[in-house]
Amino acid sequence: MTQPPAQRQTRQRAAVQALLNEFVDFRSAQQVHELLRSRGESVGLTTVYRSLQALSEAGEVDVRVNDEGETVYRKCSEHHHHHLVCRECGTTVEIAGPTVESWVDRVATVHGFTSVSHTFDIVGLCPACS
Amino acid sequence: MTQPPAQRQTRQRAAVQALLNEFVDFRSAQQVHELLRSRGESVGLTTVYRSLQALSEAGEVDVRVNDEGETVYRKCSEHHHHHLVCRECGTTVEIAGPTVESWVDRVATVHGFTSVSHTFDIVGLCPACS
DNA sequence: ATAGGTGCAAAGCATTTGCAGCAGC
DNA sequence: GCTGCTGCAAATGCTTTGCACCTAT
Repeated sequence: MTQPPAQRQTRQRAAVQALLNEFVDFRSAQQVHELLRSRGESVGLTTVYRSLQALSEAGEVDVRVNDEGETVYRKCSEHHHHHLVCRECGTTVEIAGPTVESWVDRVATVHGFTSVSHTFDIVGLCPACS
Repeated sequence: MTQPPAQRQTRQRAAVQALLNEFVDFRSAQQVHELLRSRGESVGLTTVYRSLQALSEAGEVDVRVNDEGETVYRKCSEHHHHHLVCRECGTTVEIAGPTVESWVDRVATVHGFTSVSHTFDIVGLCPACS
């Protein structure tokens, strides 16, 4: 019983993780890959997928599936807010909602759930597109 | 200017719509197809996809993308509730949240957004899996 | 009769997997 | 040096599209 298998630290892994830290919102594996390439880091798409998967299993990032069916990742952050998105032009408004967070906690507690996380999105038509 | 193009009523379309009315929760196109077949209705998978798309554009059904990346549909219902899902065993608890609905309306109004809809999911560990 | 609907087969995408070579430790 | 990591190419799975035939109106 030596040390548990542990993860090996590699350039690619570090690059993916570092990139995620630059954003507060969700990014798809393909976007991450694209961004890394565009800044000279040579990382295979497969590796990006695997790194993101590893990170999510380690609880380092949150995972979601967006409307296009893409899996998107975001580094876990305490200060997490939500978005109001225009279905027509894509305009996004950041909204703060202490209400939601506390409501989530309350509901989860009532049902005995632990380590909960949530996703919450509102889509509609913005003033300009109405 | 006669009647607008209008939709043609067909057996397949009706079957898909009828099936959706039997469920209150989300079903994938493939599930709908499978179910229709299993009860003798002969409908092509392509048609199921197209019917569901048409229904969603007509605002008759809600659309979502689940964790597996499948697009799922549900007939619009006034009484729309949310779920608390166990990340481990998949146990699902239905939760009613007038709080959320009203909060959504308020936020949307403040920003001038109209015809808004929202998705809201909470995942965590249920008592049994903690 | 005619425009829209249907369904098969093929194409498109995002993601996963097989496998040989590479690199932390 | 051993084991895990990488990345290409091929495979998978859901969804869309091309196209010829069919059918509600």
